[in-house]
Amino acid sequence: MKMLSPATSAECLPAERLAERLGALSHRKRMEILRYLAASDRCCCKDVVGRLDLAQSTVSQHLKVLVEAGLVRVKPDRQRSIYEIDREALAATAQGVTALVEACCDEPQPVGCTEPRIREL
Amino acid sequence: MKMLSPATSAECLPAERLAERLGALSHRKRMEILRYLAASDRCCCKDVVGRLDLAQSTVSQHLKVLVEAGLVRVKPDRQRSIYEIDREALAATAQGVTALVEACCDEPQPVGCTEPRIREL
DNA sequence: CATCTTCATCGTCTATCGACGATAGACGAT
DNA sequence: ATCGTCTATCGTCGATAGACGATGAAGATG
Repeated sequence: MKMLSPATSAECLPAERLAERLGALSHRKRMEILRYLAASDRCCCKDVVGRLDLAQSTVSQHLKVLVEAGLVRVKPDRQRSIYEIDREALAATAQGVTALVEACCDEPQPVGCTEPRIREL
Repeated sequence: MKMLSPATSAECLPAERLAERLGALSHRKRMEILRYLAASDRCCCKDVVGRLDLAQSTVSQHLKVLVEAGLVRVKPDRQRSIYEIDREALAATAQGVTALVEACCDEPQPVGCTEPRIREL
């Protein structure tokens, strides 16, 4: 479904979505899973279980988090589930963080504490 | 292929630390706080409370999370606490995410599911 | 059919988050 | 000294995260 793809997909990342993705990224095991998916390009849950010292159900949960955050795609194949990293989404996330950081760095105006203006995120 | 420049402070961000910072970033209110701190350069807790629809104790907690993550500095001043955004740390965090993403994108080797190698994060 | 494999889901447990109000400490002002 | 302000912390609460084992569904395979 190609609903919308206006140029860079990074800029259409609402703050809420970015927060969700960062939440998905902010876990050591999920980072490892991502790297493994990146190295393997695509693989199934069982493969991931073998690498991490975690129960299968736990890995399944972590994968679900990553999928719901949009960082990983999943496609059923036979009795398996093939997980594939979404590099675009990952790049968009990095871009989102960079944009947030730049927004924070590009506003060095020495505004006092009483300044009543804060830009909506 | 060591393309990394050891001069960047981003590289000395261990995965655990990066995860912590992303966790700190993965909250809508804390994003707003960061942006407000960026716009105000430095301000106190009370100022932040006025902007967000949160209790003072809650804001104090969020600020604590940001400080512990190293994204914000705090300095006591009289009866106040002056909070100041750490742009370097913020930049390092963005760099860390970018590095993670690039690591995931720069490994497009079509390794099969059975490949027994996964690089340590 | 019977069995094995793979996976998602359910239930459970503990720990932590995120919010609040209340409170105490530190300080300035009166 | 007393009051008001600002802040951090405590205690509490419901919700969620993160882990596990058990179970069942869906396909293989025998």
